[in-house]
Amino acid sequence: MKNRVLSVIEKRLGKKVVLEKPKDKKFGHYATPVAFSMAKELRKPPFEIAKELCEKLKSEEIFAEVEPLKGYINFRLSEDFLDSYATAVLKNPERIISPIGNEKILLEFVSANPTGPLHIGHARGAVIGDALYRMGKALGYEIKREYYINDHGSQVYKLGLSIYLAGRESMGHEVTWPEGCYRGEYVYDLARDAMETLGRDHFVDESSVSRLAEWGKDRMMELIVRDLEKVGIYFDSFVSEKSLYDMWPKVRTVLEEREALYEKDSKIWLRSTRFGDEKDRVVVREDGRPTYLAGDIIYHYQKFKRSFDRYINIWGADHHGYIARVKAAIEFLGFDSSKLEIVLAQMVSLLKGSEPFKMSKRAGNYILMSDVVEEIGKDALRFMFLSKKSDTHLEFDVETLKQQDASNPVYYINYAHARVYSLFEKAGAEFGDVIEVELKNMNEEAKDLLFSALLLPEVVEEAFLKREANRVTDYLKALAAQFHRFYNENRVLGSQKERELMKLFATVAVSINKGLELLGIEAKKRM
RNA sequence: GUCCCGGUAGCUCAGCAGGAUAGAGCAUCGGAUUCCUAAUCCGAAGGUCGGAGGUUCGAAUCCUCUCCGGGACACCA
Repeated sequence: MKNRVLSVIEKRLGKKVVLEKPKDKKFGHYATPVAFSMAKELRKPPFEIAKELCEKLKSEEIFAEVEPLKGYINFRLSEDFLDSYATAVLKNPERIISPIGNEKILLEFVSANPTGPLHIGHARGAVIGDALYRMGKALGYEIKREYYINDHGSQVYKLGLSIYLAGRESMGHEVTWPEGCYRGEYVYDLARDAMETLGRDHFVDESSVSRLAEWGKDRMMELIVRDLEKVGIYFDSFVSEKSLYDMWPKVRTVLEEREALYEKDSKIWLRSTRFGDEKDRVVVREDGRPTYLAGDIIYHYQKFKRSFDRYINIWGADHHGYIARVKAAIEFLGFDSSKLEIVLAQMVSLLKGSEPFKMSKRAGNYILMSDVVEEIGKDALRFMFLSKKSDTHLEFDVETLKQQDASNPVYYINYAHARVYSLFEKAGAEFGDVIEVELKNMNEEAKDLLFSALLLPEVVEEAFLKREANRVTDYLKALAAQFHRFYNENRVLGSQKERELMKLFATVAVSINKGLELLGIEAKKRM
């Protein structure tokens, strides 16, 4: 809708224009401050320019009003124009969002280590990634979701060791836990499970730790996948770090050809400083074992070989120092590192009561995503994370999350949606029945509400391009509020404008429904 | 020390490719229901936009400095 309005204005004025939403609705649907920027070159006061421009634009039939005010030009869209959009929305709810994207995107997210269940911090990245996927897909992008499994390094061995020790301990043996072991309860569960499925003979001596590690890792992945499914998150592909190392000789040759590597202190270093990293990084240790970075280099080589137009990685903010070296590696490999975009998901601080507590996966002192889902439901969980920008710290109180009352915006939005459905039910009608109703002589509030309901596509577009799903949650909250107010002030059933208002409401409901769907949240038809 | 994120109402946060009187939710206080769900709505109160300079017609928004909070600075993944 915005693009349409913009093109009409630009065509008429013959110049590029910034179109914005006025801060206050009373100014109109859209506004442009273009007169300010023209003031200098024309050496005339903005309000005079605005006045002249208005005269040029008034004849456009998509506008009901074009008014100059203090240099701004304010536009009010015509009822016919809005109505035509409402009709289109109701005719084809599935295609509200028109495709604008033509890129192929590889979206990598979650990628949590398979050494423990997902905690609330992982959940944030998971939910953000999934929402991006849903929005991008609706906008016509071809997006693949990928999970990178860190199944190679020492942490997997430590998982095996932890299972072994937990088993020994529960058998009554005295054990000493080395630094860095996993001590969460799930380790004891795994040990018990291992005894049953693999046999107690795996707990005699440490020779079976590797076996336990392999087994435990697979178990954890199964659990992680199940947890994600419960929140409605799926992947198109999983890439195992371990499987990548076959390619290391080849990737290493590529790097060597480009003089990306050098040897020092009997280690192999990546010359990442050439592309802006603070220091060069070790990729192969003294004993010949590649570092984690080597794995990531191969992974990104393999990613870029698959020729996507863009790569989006969602990482925890603690990885931000890692960006420079990975981008450097990509450059060395001969690819364009600007195609790689990193979305950082900042830490989540949880409060319980008023006590802050830190999460640590390794210590086993953390909140499980699955527990939170069980308490507040996936929809509330998703909304919580999506309603804040990903790159800022998020703080919330677990106690608040447990409450299922009006303070939960998901309920508020759903309630608006449900009200529309209950109204249609009462009228014995369906959305399809009001498509052809013509909207005429509606009051200003109705037209404004309709306008708001039609904004979804441009909100989603901006949310996706800026990677800020919170624009959609904010929009839905505002739309719901506007609807509730209107609902309170206007009686629908039995009124002269019953059919018109029903069409308006249906459009609002479709917008809410679609908006929630893009966030992975189910719109309720009944509370 | 270097880098990243943040500092806006009592709390949690929007707004920041400069633009109209700085917004929302929660919490607080006061009101609204013979009528489509009051799980709602209306109203009140609440602000030196961390601080100081600068840029200009105009700064919460851009630049510099500075203070405060969180995080990252592995041959761990």
